[in-house]
Amino acid sequence: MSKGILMSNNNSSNEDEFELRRGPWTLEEDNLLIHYISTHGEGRWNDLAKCAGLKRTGKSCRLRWLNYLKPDIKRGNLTPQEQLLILELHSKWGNRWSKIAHNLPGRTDNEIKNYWRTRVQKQARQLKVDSNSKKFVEAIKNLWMPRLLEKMEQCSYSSSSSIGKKHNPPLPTSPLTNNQEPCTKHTKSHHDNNTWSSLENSRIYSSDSMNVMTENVTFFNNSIQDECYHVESVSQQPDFSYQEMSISECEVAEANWFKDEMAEEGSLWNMDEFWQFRKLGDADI
DNA sequence: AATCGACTCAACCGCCGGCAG
DNA sequence: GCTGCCGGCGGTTGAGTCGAT
Repeated sequence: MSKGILMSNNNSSNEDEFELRRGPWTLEEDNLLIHYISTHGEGRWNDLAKCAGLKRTGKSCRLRWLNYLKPDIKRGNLTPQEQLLILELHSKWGNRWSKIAHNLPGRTDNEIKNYWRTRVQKQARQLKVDSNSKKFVEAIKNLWMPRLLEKMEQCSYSSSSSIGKKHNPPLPTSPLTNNQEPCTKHTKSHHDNNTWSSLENSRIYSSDSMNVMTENVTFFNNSIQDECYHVESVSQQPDFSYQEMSISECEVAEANWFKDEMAEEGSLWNMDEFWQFRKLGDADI
């Protein structure tokens, strides 16, 4: 198998394969790849790389196309619905990023993997639990998912996506980015003035949010494609019952977390959302 | 303005399975 | 059955960016 880093260390340049490029793609390379695939299609990546005149490995071309250049790639922040689906599917399948990605149209396994590592695993670290532990999975189900559901409800009020720009530099957006399904149905307001009170009451949703969950997820599911995972079937499964779940461990974890980590950025919340809460807190509303 | 640390995410790496010869 | 190639997948890295100081 070709390895550019080794080839570049060899005596260079009398053969094309010794000129393989690595690192960030240039606009010119992107254009070459896009143009070639638009006329010849995907596949046979090694041949494609040569024929397109790219000094890249086939693997590199494939990765660039699938993770960045492909027209139906969605850019920008994951929506609450998508986050919810990731959490749900990961609890079912584990680190099967590709499999999970197949159920989030327009999202790549790489993106989901990055989301999990940078957001979800951070929460686990803060709770001082393993991200694969039962305790953390319960924390997700009892705390995080209900919060996402709440956020989905709030989406029905506010179609603008202005929340939380921190750490989310503007990305080049494809048309799909602005084509998210609006999450409607529930119109209950959660515009608490006391945001921390709202935070601490989040656990309440573990008992009464099941219906909300079911309806919202069902609604969301209706908006995705047939080959996608049907979430409502899961919400009907006993093993996904919020009501029956013991939350004592989560309560302990949550209490410790609130005590120790409240002043820090990051929580069982989406980072953007948490930042918004901090801003509100700083404003002493 | 400069520096530093945290964070993001594109890209790479190694491994594995499928397949053709 | 063996070997080599290829594509796909999950894990990891590091450059760039941003906010805090």
